Amino acid sequence: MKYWLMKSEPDVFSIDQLKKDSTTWWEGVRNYQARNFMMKDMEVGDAVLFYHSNATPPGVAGLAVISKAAEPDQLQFDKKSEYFDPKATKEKPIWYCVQVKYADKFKELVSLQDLRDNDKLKEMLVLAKGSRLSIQPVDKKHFDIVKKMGGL
DNA sequence: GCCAACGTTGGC
DNA sequence: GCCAACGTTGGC
Repeated sequence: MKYWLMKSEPDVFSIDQLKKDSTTWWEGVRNYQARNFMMKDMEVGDAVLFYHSNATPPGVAGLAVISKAAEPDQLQFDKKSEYFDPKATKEKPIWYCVQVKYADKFKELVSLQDLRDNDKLKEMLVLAKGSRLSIQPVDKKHFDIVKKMGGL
């Protein structure tokens, strides 16, 4: 079992929305590195830190679980979607997404600053300068610390 | 295959 | 709204 951090803008899709919906397909990822993590490395049951980006403040809002393995992202075929990709076909899809299931909401957001302030988390990718990858692997030891910081 | 120009992400 | 860092595109 592996551990991940997945970024979402709460204005677009928040942890509260995930709690309400229970599950969601992680559509709209248009970055190859992030896609490859979903296609090749994620497995059902993997644990996810649900991160609110472009938020005030940004930070980890709760936990989720990978509930279904990667399937073609339907939005790449939808001409009306901002995620439409003219190069993709049903026979040869380009973009894939996994299904994510709600697990827990932190009592309090663990802010980006909180993560920075913790010496033990120094090596987390999300803290690296210029890190904008929206899906990142996380070490178990880091995952456990953040979970504890979130009161779970 | 190089690399300049452009677009996007995301913290501040 | 700004802008640094990064990814992608396209001309050559």
